[in-house]
Amino acid sequence: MPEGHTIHRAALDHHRIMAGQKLMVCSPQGRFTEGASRLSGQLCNAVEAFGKHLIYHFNSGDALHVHLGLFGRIRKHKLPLSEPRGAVRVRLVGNKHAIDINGPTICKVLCGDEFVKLTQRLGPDVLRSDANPDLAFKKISNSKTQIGRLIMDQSIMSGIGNIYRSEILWRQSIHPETPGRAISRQTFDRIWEDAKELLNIGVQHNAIITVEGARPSKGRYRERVNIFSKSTCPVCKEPIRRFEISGRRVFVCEKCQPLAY
DNA sequence: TTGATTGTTACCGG
DNA sequence: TCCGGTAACAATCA
Repeated sequence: MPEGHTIHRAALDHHRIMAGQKLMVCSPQGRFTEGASRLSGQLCNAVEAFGKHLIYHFNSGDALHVHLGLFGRIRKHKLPLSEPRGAVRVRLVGNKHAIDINGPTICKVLCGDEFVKLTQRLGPDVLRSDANPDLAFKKISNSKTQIGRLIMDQSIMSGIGNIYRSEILWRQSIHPETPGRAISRQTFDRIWEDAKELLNIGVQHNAIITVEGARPSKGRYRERVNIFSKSTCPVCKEPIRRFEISGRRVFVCEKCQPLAY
């Protein structure tokens, strides 16, 4: 579920419904205890996303840091409250809506200092207007690591997940095993711009759409992606090679994305 | 019931 | 210091 677009969409939505509200924070299963009581009754100033990290800011200077990990989910409910479904770790209650956070990897109250540290260890986020892509290019062009690994490394650039990785590199005809130092500035800019465009489409439609003109409402995501989890290339019809980087699936068309450097 | 999964972190060895 | 591998952890769905 969560790549950068999911979190940015949630941030926009939650900011709209929660900012300026006094939040009641509760942990239905008692599993979220660390600092939670401190947030109850505080005023929510703003909600924002940094890559896949979601931050709720409070007027006290505290922040709630949420990361969904691989399995986490966000559910929004209209009041009156329904019974929490599944493993809800924290529930944020406004005056018209409530937000349930299910199964996050991280769900923690940060003080100002810790929040700054978090933003400092993350690379520039393709979805943020304040992002500086130069920082990402600098690291990539100095690394011999494969580009397929680098663009998903959140400390180098943030927002891209496993599906967008294969899709962006295919769209830009770049082999995932190309070393970072062989990526020109021009090629990097194509990756950055395509990521930005695709993730923005994702925010708009709440779906991963990498096929030109594909409609979000029609069918499942398999029809909206080009090569992720596919067996043949939609352009040249050659078989797609599947391999792994750090235990995550990568898909490449060796004909459309020749390894050349 | 089993297995797969849009992720991160810590730790270790080369 | 950098880089790659491994394990641990998480909840839901097909």
